Parts: sequence; C-alpha cells; structure tokens
Amino acid sequence: MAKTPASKTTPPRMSDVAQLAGVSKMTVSRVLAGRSASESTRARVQRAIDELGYVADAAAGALSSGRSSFVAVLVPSLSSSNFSDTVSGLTAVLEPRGLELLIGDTDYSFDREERLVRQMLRHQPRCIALTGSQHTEATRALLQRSGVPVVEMWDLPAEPIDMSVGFSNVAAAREMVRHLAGKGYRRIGFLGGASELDRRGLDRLKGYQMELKALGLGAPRAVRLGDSPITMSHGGPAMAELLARWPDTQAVMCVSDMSAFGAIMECQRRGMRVPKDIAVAGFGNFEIASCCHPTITTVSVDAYGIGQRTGEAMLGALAAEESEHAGARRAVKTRIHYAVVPRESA
Amino acid sequence: MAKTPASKTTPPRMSDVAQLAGVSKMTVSRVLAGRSASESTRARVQRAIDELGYVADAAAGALSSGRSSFVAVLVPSLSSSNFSDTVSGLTAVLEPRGLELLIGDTDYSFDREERLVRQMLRHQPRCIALTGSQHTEATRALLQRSGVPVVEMWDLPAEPIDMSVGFSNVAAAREMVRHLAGKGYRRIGFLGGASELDRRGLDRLKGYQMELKALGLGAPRAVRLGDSPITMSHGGPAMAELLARWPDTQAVMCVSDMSAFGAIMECQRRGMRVPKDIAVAGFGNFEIASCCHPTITTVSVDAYGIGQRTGEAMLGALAAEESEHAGARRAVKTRIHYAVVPRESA
DNA sequence: TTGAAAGCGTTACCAG
DNA sequence: CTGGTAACGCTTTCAA
Repeated sequence: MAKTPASKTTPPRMSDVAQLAGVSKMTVSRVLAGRSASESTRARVQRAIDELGYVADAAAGALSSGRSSFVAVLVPSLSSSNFSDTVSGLTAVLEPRGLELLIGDTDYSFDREERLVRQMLRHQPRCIALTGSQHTEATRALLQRSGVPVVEMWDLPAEPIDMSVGFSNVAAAREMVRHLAGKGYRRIGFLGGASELDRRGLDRLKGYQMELKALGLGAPRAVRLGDSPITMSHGGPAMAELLARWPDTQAVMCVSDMSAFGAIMECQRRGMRVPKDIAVAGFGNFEIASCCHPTITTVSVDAYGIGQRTGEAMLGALAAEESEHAGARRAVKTRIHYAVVPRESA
Repeated sequence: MAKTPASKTTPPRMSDVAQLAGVSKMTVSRVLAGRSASESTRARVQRAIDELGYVADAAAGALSSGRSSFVAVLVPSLSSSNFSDTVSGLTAVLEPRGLELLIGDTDYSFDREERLVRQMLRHQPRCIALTGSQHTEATRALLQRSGVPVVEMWDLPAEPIDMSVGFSNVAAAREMVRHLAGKGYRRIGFLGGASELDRRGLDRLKGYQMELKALGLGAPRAVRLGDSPITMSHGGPAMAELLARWPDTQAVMCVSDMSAFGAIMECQRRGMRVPKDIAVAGFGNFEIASCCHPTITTVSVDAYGIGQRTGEAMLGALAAEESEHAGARRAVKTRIHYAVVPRESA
C-alpha cells in the first residue's frame, strides 16, 4: 500500500464519517445510497459528511459491489457535431440513472477502437456503445467474452454483436439520388473521403452507385479525397477535381454537409451558381446546411435521437439483467428515421 | 440476437491466470505491469492471459495501489470544435503515459460543473482540467480539499485554483478592435451571446468596450442574443438587430467565427457586400473561417495546443508528486499565443 | 433501523 | 526473480 507523504493529510474515509456521526460505517453507506435510515441518523451523517468534505471512493464501491457506474461510448470523432450530439443524447438518458459516460474517440481507427475497448473493459462498464458495424476480430472477441451489453450505433449491422440503433446509409444515399433524379438531374457526381475506414461514408458511395445503375444514369463520377471525417476544406478540392474530370456534371452529392459546403464555396469562387449551374446536396442536416447560402439540400438524421435510443436500449438491457437471472435477453434493433430535406442547393 | 445464456460464467481472475501459468498472482501482476520477470515466465503468463481472455479489473487495481489512471476534463460544450480540439490535444499527451480521460460536458452551467467535479472526484482522478476561471464556491472547496492538481484552461484566472493554461480574452478582443480601427472602421458593433455564464464571451465583449473607449470610437453597439455556445444560427438574427438599431455600422466584431458566419450569411441575404458594405470579424479561427466566402478575419487561438500544454502541466505536477515528498509545487501559468488573422471579411 | 464480519480483485511489502 | 500475506475502502450478508 502506498503511504501518503507526511505533508498531505489523508482524505476522510467512510469510517471517519461514521465516527464523527457516532454510527457505524454501514449506516453511512446506507445513507449515501439513500436507503432506510431514521431521519435523525440521516441528518447527523449528512452533517458529518459535509463537515469532513467526504467523497466516497468509487473504485472501492465498484470492487465491493461488483458493479461500476460506467457506460462506455466510442465514436470515430468527437469533433463531428453528429457524434457529439449522439453523446449528448446518451448523456441525457443515462445520467439521471446515475450512470457515467466513459467517452472515447477512435479517430476512425479500428485498432484504436480495439485498444480503447480493451482499456474500458478494465473498468467493468455496464454497457458499451460502438459506432458502426465494422470492428476487428479481437474487438468482437473481447466484447463477446466480457458479456457486457453492446449497442452498435449509426448503422444496421448485418452481423450485430448485440443490439443496434441506426439506419441504412446505403438506402439513405439511394434516396438522395432519387431525389436528384426527380429534380431532372441526370449527370450526378459524388464527393467523399478517401479512407477505407469510414464504412458509413463507403455505404453512402455504394448507395449512390447502386441507385445510379438502377436508374440507368450512366457511369459513376466519384471523387474521393481526404481522411474521415471529411471536412469543409476537402469539399473545395474535391469539387475542383470533379469538374476537371467531368465538366458537364449537373448535380453533386456529397458524403456530408461539411464537404457539400466546401464544394459550394468552390463553386462560388468560380462564379458558378448553385443550383443553377450545378446542384449540390449534402448529408446529415448539420446546422450549417440551413444557415448557409444557398441552404443545402440534405438527408436529415436524428443524431441526438440515436444517442437517446441507445441509452434506452442500454437501460432495457440492464433491467433485463436485474430480473431474468438466466439473461436470455432479446437483441434490440432500433431503426432510426432519416429523410431527404429539399432546400435551395438541389 | 440473444446472448448465449450459458455464457454466464464468471470472468477469469488474476488467480485463474496464475494457476494456469503455474505461478503466483504476484508474478502475473508483475508481468502485467511490465516489471522484472524472466522471459520464460513472462511468456507462460502471457499465454495464459490470452487463453483465458483475462482483463484486469481497474477498480481493484486502483483501490489497492491507491492511484487511478484517470484524468478528468470538463469543457463547456463538446460540440464546439475548439473544446473538442483541446480534448484531442490532452489525449495526445496523456494517453502515451497510460492515463485515461474522464470527459465531462458542463453545458455552460456552473452547477453542472460542480456536480461533475464531485462525481469525478469519486474516481480519484490524478489531475483535473476545468475550462475557464469561474466556478462555484463549492467547486473550489471540493477541489482544494481533494488535493488533486487542477488546470484551468482557456483563460488566465486572477485567482487561480492551481495551474492555468490560457490567454486573456479581453486583450485578444482589444487587439481585434485595434485591427478594425486600423483598417479605418470607426463605427464598430459587437455580436455575442446573451448568457452571463460564458465568461470568455463576456470578456471579449469587455475588451471590445474597453478598446472602443480607449480609441474614442463612441458608444458601444452590442447585440447579445442566444445561449452559449452561440452558433451560426444566432449570427443572422443578431446581425439583423444590429443593423436595425445602428444602420450606419461599418464593422462588426463577433464573439466567435460561428456567429460571424451567420452574420455574413445574413448580409448576403440582404444583398450587402462583405466587407465592402460592412466588415465582419470573428474569433477562434475555426475551419469555417478559412473555407467560406469571403474568408473571415479572426483571432486564431491554438485550441489543440491548450490541450497539449495542459497535459504537459499535468505531467509536471505528477512528476513533482513523485519526487518532492513535501509537495510545495510551483503553480504553473502558461500563456497561450493568439493573433489577429487578417482575411477578406475585415 | 442498525451493526459486525467477510470479502471484492488487486498491489505493496518483505521474505526467500 | 518469485511468493505469501496484508491491506485498500467499500458493500453484502446476516444477525440483533
């Protein structure tokens, strides 16, 4: 046991509180947990706690009770507003239940995801939320062995680990192509990221390709540039390349509103009118899509809602753990709504 | 898909690993910590670990050793790219040292900050980073009593709790006013949030007012609208109000690039040219400031660097804890650079 | 409603 | 280099 240096006073323990209040440790523990205790006892204990500035040790509690209050969440990027919105939704649902979020940013790396999962598993989280359906084999094995309820978010996995809350990025992209085709555009391009690690981006590209073929709109015109998350800075160069290769393009569908915005800025720089000279569509319904000029036609996805639904799925799993001792829990698969939002740009 | 009910077996413990490897628990513990062990022993232990899928329990380790591997960080908003960049910078410095981030979003509420500090303190974090210099009395007391090294970020507190890494938002705002005045603008307005809780925003307003007076540029023209973080959606309405009240305004300084962007969009909607008819400046040097059209004149702040410096300050404090038993640590105060970046909009 | 004892799974400490 | 033993601070369990 490490001993505190002579200079530092040891922080108060539950036994100190008990002594000051003139009760046993157990009574303090019960008061803290909000369980049965007479009013007078409760008051005395609370006063002792305040006086000493006592803060219970979560590690000791977790070890003793066999359960932590952690829930782990892994997102590919915290700086993407859609994922931080998802985290907010999760927080809103879980925090009132006394659960704490252990947030991790995988930076679109599956190896990093694996490392983070391993690390977080050490804290015995009650549940784990991952983004996407693609993971390393080791990650899957770790998760499976741990027995911790898992939610995969932002996609509908063909081979889910456990629960999932998401939508088909392929289908959503196809719907956008249909929207553009419905507007009369025939020569439609696509701007996306170059990374093979962003499965949701790849699925949108795939949806674009599939629907192009289904509608007989000719060969794909796809430019892929930059690492995920592809941002507004990538949109401009990507648009430039697209126009260089296929100058007669009539509409461009982008993997996200960020790249769409960058693409539109590039058009403005060239004196091209959007959508008159070329139409541009985004994905995600980020704030910028409704704020910029022209406003951006996009696919709205309820990112915050994904977080909420994920939280609810977790609470359900935890409740099931409580009741059914032979936890034959039903795997929850929640489909999230999306919709094409027609605006000025396409 | 349901989890296999039969897999309700207890996860493996260190003693299980020890038994399988034919060594003692202590040896397993040492191998895990990367301490002295013969090569053959190490190999056997590692094989046992892999075979069993053993994951060490962090709570037990923390309890036993008296130290966790957590570092707590509280930011006002995870969805603001500047703060998520700061978190990235912190991660980059701390993760290689085996420290894990406990991230909290205070949502610009001091009460929430207090609640989160209390909660995180239960996990015995090695260090805590807060955003800003304003906190509840209870928060200060909690922190003080805990003895945990604290870093206040994004500001230079007059009464620091412990260490700090930031810059003067007042001075930065004054510099921007001087820049605008230097460009010949005399009637300069300000757009900011309405919340009294965003101290950094208030400081920028204060700097604006001070420099206006110092330069004899007349009465302030400030519009305050919306809760922090003030986003692009607030910029438009705020600009509209400013123009309604002071139609002859020549330049507008915004509390952030987000609001500046919204303001510029509003100008475009009205057919006003930026900066010809009215100049607009932002703050923060967010990505959008260099991507949009016109590009936005702003104050660049190295948000990622704030995270890095904070992490380094923490490592310094931890090293000092190790060596000096009489923990008379010197309070570190790191000043972060900022600079006006002249672009097209002003 | 309250208390005493027995761990929880790990690491510190000291022997060997 | 390795192993036994004793905590760590709390909650569970059972008794009063």
